[in-house]
Amino acid sequence: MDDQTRMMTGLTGLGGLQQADVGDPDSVRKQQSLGQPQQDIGDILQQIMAITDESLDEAQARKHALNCHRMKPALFSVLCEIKEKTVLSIRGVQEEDPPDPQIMRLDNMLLAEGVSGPEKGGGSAAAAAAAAAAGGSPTDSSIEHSDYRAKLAQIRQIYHSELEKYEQACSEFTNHVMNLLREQSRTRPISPKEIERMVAIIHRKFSSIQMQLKQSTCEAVMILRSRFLDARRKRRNFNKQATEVLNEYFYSHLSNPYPSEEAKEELAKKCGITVSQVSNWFGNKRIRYKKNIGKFQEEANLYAVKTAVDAANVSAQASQANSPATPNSGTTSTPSQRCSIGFRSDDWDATEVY
DNA sequence: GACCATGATTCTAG
DNA sequence: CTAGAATCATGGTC
Repeated sequence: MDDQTRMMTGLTGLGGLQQADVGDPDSVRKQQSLGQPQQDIGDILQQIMAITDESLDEAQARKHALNCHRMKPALFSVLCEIKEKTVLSIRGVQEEDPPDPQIMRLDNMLLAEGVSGPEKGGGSAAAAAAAAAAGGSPTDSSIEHSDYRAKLAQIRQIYHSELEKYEQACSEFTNHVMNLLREQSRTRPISPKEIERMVAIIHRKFSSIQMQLKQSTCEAVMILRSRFLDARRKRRNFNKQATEVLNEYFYSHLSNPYPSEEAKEELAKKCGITVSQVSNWFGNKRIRYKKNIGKFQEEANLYAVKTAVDAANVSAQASQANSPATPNSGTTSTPSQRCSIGFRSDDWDATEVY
């Protein structure tokens, strides 16, 4: 038995109302001449209209009486049906819109940047991608991009907590409205379908708020990213102490200024820079030194003296500590010199200058 | 603003 | 992949 038939069955108390007649003005006119059933409907409507003129108690009593009326369910389903056919069908046309391309774009971006999606993985992948784009090695990225990742994680956290808040608010509001409509459906014609539609409308409204959240999150990520990449592009001179450490190593290993990986790591740690920066520095230094030895002579002498003084101090301390002076202790005891194993180049020919 | 110093990047050769 | 070399881009000084 379909809905229509069931509805009609429920209407048997109304007399000869036929399915095809519902909502048809001609049939209404026909019905009016039929007498009794029409009289019943008229009475009910009269009672409904009269409620507004009565006191609250009377109205409640009247409402209760109406609710208990034997024809109430039938009348109700007719009203629901009519409403369904008219208002809701018109409204429903523009409601079924496809997923918003804008929101899809934002979703994709947030996923790619590691803000949404699986925990951590996306974020570090994005950071690594950014590092690769900026020319950094993956090893260095762990140090260099920790700040970037920390900020990204912060954005991620804010995004998720806000999203959760919105979702909670949305479900709370939806539940509230649903309960309200269910409650009201006892007194006015509201079909489950209509409640469904109302829920969809609420979800759409909330998703537009979510879109704003996604948009501002995307903007924040873009700003962070551009700042991060700009910071990498900008050249900052190393501090004096770092340059001194590097120069000290360079001139004390002038015969073979190719620090091993371990030495580079140690120098990097000492100077507060990355290993690749150490490599860059040595690369630049070697080439520039070779190109213009005369210019660097003074600097070389300066560091030679410095190294000698340091070595003397160390050996003095060593002898004070009762340890027998070892040959070469003056030239091999500084930490940087201890790292001189592992030189690669065998064609460095600038030794004669030093 | 010119000029130099210097860190970073890119290309090439081994 | 690494070092050398050239080059770029920016910082600092005058």
